[in-house]
Amino acid sequence: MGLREKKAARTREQILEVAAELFLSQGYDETTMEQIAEAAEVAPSTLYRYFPSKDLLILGRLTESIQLGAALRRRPEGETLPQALRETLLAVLESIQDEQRFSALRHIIDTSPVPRARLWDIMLQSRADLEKELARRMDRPEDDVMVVMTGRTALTIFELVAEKWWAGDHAGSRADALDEALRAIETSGFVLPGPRGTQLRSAAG
Amino acid sequence: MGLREKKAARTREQILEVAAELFLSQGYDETTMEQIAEAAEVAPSTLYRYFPSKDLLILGRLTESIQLGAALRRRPEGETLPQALRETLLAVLESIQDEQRFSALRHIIDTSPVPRARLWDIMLQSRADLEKELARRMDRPEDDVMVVMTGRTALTIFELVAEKWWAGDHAGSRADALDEALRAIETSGFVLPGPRGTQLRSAAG
DNA sequence: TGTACATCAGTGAACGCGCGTTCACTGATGTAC
DNA sequence: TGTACATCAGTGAACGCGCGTTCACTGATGTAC
Repeated sequence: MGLREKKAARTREQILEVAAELFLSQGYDETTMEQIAEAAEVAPSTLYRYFPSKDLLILGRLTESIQLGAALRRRPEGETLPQALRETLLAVLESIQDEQRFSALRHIIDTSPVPRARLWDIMLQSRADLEKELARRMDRPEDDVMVVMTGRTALTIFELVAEKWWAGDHAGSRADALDEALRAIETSGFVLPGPRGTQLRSAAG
Repeated sequence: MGLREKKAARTREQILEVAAELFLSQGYDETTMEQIAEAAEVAPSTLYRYFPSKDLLILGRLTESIQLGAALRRRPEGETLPQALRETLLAVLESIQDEQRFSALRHIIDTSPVPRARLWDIMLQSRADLEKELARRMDRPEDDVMVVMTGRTALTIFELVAEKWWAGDHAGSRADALDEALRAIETSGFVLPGPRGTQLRSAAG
């Protein structure tokens, strides 16, 4: 990496850093691109060279932290699927650094329409990617109901644990939080809608 | 309802109607509030009297069509939960009129950040509302894992069926589409992540 | 090792654009007597 | 049934604002010889 590239990378980081700072202290809508440019000590036009739109400034590093498909791909082939899924969820949960800032940024994203929509896009892509790898491992087509339900349920559990974790006091390890949720699901189960003419049933109960 | 109110209601409908028309023909971002005002034969300021922001113009009637909690509340108390859930999903699926236009509008919403974020808000509220009623019926706290998993899984199935339906040629009844999905889930099941030390398991399989 | 040129990060200033706000006003509808 | 006043949907015009674009330029870094 030459000096030029290094400088560019530093500028990029600098922009992300001050943007996060400003978003956290005064909110998304309340922060203008001009303010960010000023704080990052670059020209407004430079901002757009690195980030074509404002929302990309707040999504910044978050994007990388929810790549479920990639995480599943890293699991050994021999592993059983439930085990691989558990390790995948755990890996993604544990990849999140600097929880304080992370959840603060999450909160800001959740309360600003445009970034929230973008984050949702990323989640959907991540989900599609996860289902692709699931399909391969299950040796079934990607739009197979079993594949899709497995992927979406995994994501639901991920969200559930993540929400609990960020909302709570962050006590205990993430592995504990995850396993607690998994055990609860295993123990109590949950109810599935039944097709016409079925009896009360419950999954994993 | 007096004449004044009637006129206001008519104006409101008129605005929603031409807005949908314009969004469909030229896209969301490409349609300005001024154009809508002109087509609806009202002043731009009148638009804002009825709809405080542009996104509400496209969400319009869609909002009412995904009230899962309300739909579940309408089910008789005696009904088993799987049955009640099936009827709830079906009722919501069937409440959607004018499929052509509905899915066209959905598509535009899905490709425009701000309306998409708003729709997602509405979905989340609907989900919370569903879980509230589920908690009551299951006689458990609202944040109980069983309640939450039941609600979210129901929503997942709803999305799954809705997607298939709108993507497909709309052949067969919606009840058939729903039951086909429910049967497929019942038959094949799906895989749940397992807590440390569990064997391969599968729900509803 | 030096020179001449190419590349590219960053500048700065101007601008278009559409959303959403504001406000004093008009005239039709509604109501009290 | 008529009059006098209140209410409120709708007007129109002006405006602030910030996002994102554009473009000719500068100067540091990189490269070819």
